[in-house]
Formats: sequence, C-alpha cells, structure tokens
Amino acid sequence: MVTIYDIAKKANVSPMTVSRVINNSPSIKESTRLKVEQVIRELEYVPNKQARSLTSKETRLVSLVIPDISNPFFTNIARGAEDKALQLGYQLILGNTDENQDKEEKYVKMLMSTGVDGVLIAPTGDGSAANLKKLTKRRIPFVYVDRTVPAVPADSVTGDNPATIKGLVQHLTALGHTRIAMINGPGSISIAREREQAFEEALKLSGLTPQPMYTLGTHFKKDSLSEIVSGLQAIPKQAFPTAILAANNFIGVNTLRALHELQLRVPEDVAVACFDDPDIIPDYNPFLTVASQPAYDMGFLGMQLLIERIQGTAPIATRRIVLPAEIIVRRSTVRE
Amino acid sequence: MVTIYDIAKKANVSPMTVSRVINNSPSIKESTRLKVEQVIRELEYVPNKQARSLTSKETRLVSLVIPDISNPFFTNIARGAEDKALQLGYQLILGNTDENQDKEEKYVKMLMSTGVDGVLIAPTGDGSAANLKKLTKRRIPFVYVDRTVPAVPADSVTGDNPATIKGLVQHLTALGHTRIAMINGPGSISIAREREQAFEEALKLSGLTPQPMYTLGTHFKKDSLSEIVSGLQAIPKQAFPTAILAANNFIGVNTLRALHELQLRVPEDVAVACFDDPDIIPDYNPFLTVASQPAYDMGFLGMQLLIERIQGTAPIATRRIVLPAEIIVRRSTVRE
DNA sequence: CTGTTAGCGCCTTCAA
DNA sequence: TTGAAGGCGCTAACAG
Repeated sequence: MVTIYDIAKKANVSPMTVSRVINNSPSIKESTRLKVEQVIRELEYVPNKQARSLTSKETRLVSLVIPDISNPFFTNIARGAEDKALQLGYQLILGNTDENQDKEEKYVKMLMSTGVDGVLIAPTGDGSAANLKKLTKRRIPFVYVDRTVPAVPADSVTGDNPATIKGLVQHLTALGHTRIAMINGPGSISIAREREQAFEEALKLSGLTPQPMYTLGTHFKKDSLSEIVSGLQAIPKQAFPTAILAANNFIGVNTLRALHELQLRVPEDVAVACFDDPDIIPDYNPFLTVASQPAYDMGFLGMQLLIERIQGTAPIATRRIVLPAEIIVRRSTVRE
Repeated sequence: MVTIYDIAKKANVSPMTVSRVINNSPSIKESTRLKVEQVIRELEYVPNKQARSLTSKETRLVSLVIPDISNPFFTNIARGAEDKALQLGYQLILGNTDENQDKEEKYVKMLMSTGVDGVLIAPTGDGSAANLKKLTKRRIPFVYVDRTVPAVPADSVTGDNPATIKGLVQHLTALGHTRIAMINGPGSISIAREREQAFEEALKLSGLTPQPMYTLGTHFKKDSLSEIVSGLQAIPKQAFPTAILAANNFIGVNTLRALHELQLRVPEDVAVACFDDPDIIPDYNPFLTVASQPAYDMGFLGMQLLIERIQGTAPIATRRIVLPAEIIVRRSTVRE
C-alpha cells in the first residue's frame, strides 16, 4: 500500500507536506504542491480513510435505515438520499429492518462501531426509542424520514398525513361512499396513529360516524394478505364497506388481492385507495387510486438536514419538514 | 469515547487482555473474561472499527455499484445483496452510476479510499474495464452481477440471456408474428450484445430473416421515451412491426408509452414483451408480458461469491452462475 | 511555507 | 494466561 511516507520520500518532502497537499491546505508553495501531486499520480496514491478517521473523528459515511428497500416508496427515498449524500461527499450504508426492532438494534450497533457520521432513519416504531438514544449518547446525529418517534425529538421530513387522509376520504365521500373502512398499520408507528386519527376526523367532517368495525389492523410489510383477508371476512356481509382506504402501498395491493379472493370487484363492489404508489414507474399502467408522496424529495431533503446537523451548520432547534402528497385518481375508485 | 484503555483500567487488566476478550481469543481465563465483559457492558463500550481496520486491513464493508436503485430489477438485487451481506456480518455501501462511466469511476475511487473489502458491480459497459482494473490493482475483489466486462474476467452471476430471448421470440412467433422488432440498449453493455445476438439467432430458428430496420437502439435508463418514439417513427408505416421485444423493463414501459403516442393499441396493433418486470410487486396489476429474472437471487448469490473471494474460501478459477428467467405471459401480447 | 513530535484506538509480536 | 513495546496511516499542535 502506498502511503504518504512513500510519496514524501520520492518527492523529497516531509510526510506532513504530503498530508497538506491532499487536504488542500492553502499554505503550500505552488511548486511543491505540483511536485507532490505529480508523485501522487505516478504512484496512484489513494488516502486511507480509516487512518484519517482515527484522528479526524469523521468517516464521511452515513446510513439509511429503512424497513425495506424493495418497497417502492423507500426505494425512492433511498435514491434521493444517495444523490444528496454523493453530492456532499458522503457514502451511504443501507440497512433494511423489515419493521423489526431487534434487527434495527443490530444495525444501530454495527453503525456505531463503523463510526457513521449520521443516520437517516424510518424507525420501526415507538420501541425504537432505545436504539435512537444509543445514537444520541454517542453523539451520532439522526434525522427521521417518513416516521418519527415522538418521545425522541429530532429533525424530520415526513408526509402531511392529516391533509392527505382527508383528501382521500373526501374523494371517496364525494363518490357517495358512506361505509368506508381503513386498513392500517400498527399503532406503535407514528404514521399509523396520524392516519387513523385523521381518518376519523375526516369521516366526521363528512357527517359520518367512525365505526370500530371499519378500522382493521395489520402491518406495513409485504405479506399482509392473509391478515387482510381474515379481517375483511370478519365484517358482516350486509355491512360490508363500499370503499377501503389502505394505509400504505403493500396494504393497498394486498387489499386488491384479498377482494379478488372474496370475489368482489374493484371498483364496482368496493372502491380502493391507498397511501403511496406501489409502482416505481408511476403511470404506465395505472390502476390504484393513490396518495403519492414525494419520496425522492423526502430522502433528498432528509439527507440534507442530516448532513447539516453533522457539519454543525444546522440551527439548534429541531426542524420539521412536512411535504404534501398528490392524490392521483385512477380506476380502483372510479370506473373509466 | 470509551476505549479498551478505559475498560482495562476499570477491570484491572491490560488493554491487551481487553482486546483479546473482544476478539474471542481462546487463551483467556474464564474469570477474567467475565470480569472484562462485565465492565464492557457497564461502560457500553463499542469497538472502534477504524482503528481495527488500520491493523487488520479489513473493514467488513462491501459495496454494491449499480446503474439505478430505483429500477425494480436492481432494487431486488440490492435487497438480496444486503440480506446476504448482513448475514455474513458485512455492511453494504450503495452506489448508483446512472450508466455513467465517470460517475462509476468517482465511486470506485471513493470506495478504494474507504477501503471496502469487495465490490458487487453491474458495470456501465466495456468502458468500465479501467475502473475494474483499479480495483484489481488494489487487490479489492469484485463480482459481476447482471452484466460482465469480458476483457476483465471475474466471478459473475448473470441471467441466461440467449435462452430467455429465444423463449420470448418463440412466444411471439407462436402467436403468428413475423415482423418482430427489438429495442435494445447500447452495444457496449454485455447483456445488450448477448440479447441482440440471441434475437437474430432466434428469428432464424423460426425461419425469419433478421432485418436491420427492426433493431432499434436506445439506452437502459428511465428516460428512453423520446428515442423510442423517434426510432419507431423512422420505420415505414406499411412495414411496422406487429410485435416488439424490449431489452429491459424501462424500455418496455416506454415502448408502451411510445405506442400510445403513436395511437397504436397493445396488443391489438402491436404486441409488446420485455426483459425484467417493471413492477416490484409482480402480480397485482399485470399487463406486460415479461421475462422475469430472479433478481433477488442474483444479488444474494453475487454477494455470497464476493464474500467467499474476500475471505479466501473461493476456488482460484472464475465462477459463472447463470440463472434462468421465467417468462410470464400477460395482456401485452395476448388478449384476455 | 515546511518539518518534528506525538497520538488517534487497536492489534501483532515478543516476552514473561 | 497475561503484559509491554511498537506500529498501522494519518493529522493536530507546535516549532522553525
């Protein structure tokens, strides 16, 4: 391995001078800089980041911890986060938690050991508080994306859940639906709570009475199908909802599958709308009516907030960025 | 920051003993091990990887370098790669190249500096050779996934392009199509060459004569729409193909859009089939007939090959894993 | 503008 | 089974 000592020897300078050159120190004579740079190129020297980090206490490594990169919503967050990170000279370590708190803990520990400079995280739920506090204790800044843990304040970039749910409910009531059900994720996750509360408020605004029977629970992961099927089967036939609001894209897709299993047609028998587009390529074959959140921007802005925290250029006060969603009406709620 | 010295002092042992404990050295008295572990827990000590790497020469960091994480095909590769990496105790650094060789080079340099132990890569094309040789020079092993650079041999996990293209062509000829066009990526990418060659062979096998007019070129990125539109417009109306084979998912989707612009119906006027599913959630709203490659497995196996190389448990000979695709017939080629 | 010294946190090597 | 010395590659702090 080529080190600054090799460069120094060949360029007839001290290692410190080489260090100054690679760090763009201003106090270097132009001629020596050129000489050193020449040798660096000849020997194809690449600075060793580990050694650097040992003294500088920064690794220029950040992490994105999300439930599942293969959820298109998080895919787009990842792309946004990576673009911003690269732009600012940081590398991105990816971690999937599968909504599992233990897996999240495992990651957090690895990341602390690796010495990442910061973490952009969509926590698995309120139980993540312990993991987040570990980061805080180590002075590793983190920023929430999509979800927060209210007990542990930090910068966040989230969607405007209340407004979005209200828009979705209004769309459904405007179509004449009065028996509207919601299939939601676990209440331990901030967005599920927000969406549920907004759902009830929106119903009331439309003069409808929220009914416990119409609020089903499952999780936000890919394999919620069977839970949704049994949840729907538990509803009395004669009171079956005419519209279903799914709290995320996987639930939306699995609701379509569940209704298919139950031999119900969409939208003729039941209309379906969901949060977040299940398609990464949004408009080539649209079916589901969705509230599409600006996932790329969430990742991009989240990473920006994070790196500002890392570099100490952020204000002391916690920042909250709330982004609106776009409601895209498609065939799952309105016949062509 | 808590170091082995802090632990040593509090446990009344030497730092070296602490080091031995955290490395599970066998030659440690059980009682001292327990004592040290106790203090480690009390002080919430986490080993510093940078310092460790400085002597051990390994970082337990690997990288996945792909064109675009937001292409569902690569998303699944990433998920597979990450799962395997985590399982073997490695962390994954993600890099998107956008099929851009300079961006790839920038990444490779960063990764060398970061000191990753290995790279799983879908290179941007034959021009990646220079970047890959840099890795080789630094003794950083890499494994190809999806694509290879023939001039630089290395382990690889790819799809069976010839067999898949032949299956797709057979599907189309069986439906009676004789004017079949292919829209392909750039010839500098191995899979584009393989797919084109297989396309011509498959046509001949079906008794058809390959015609240059029916081989259109574009790129594998998201925004190929305009190129595809103008490419299709250049074909004489009376000789317009009755079926189009798209060389990847983005091309497939953009071909649908292009045909829509040209006011042609799919599949009535033109049938369309493509390589790789554009949906990450495959079967909720199927339209496109696709050759679906096992992307998750490609990432998973690729990471396994890579880590075997890193750990020196791989055979000297280059390994090639070739995985078959599954052809899923849907409405873009066959009316319901 | 350039060089020397010391140390970041850990591990290899040798010695006890 | 344990410890002491030295060094991994780099940079802060000081000196010149």
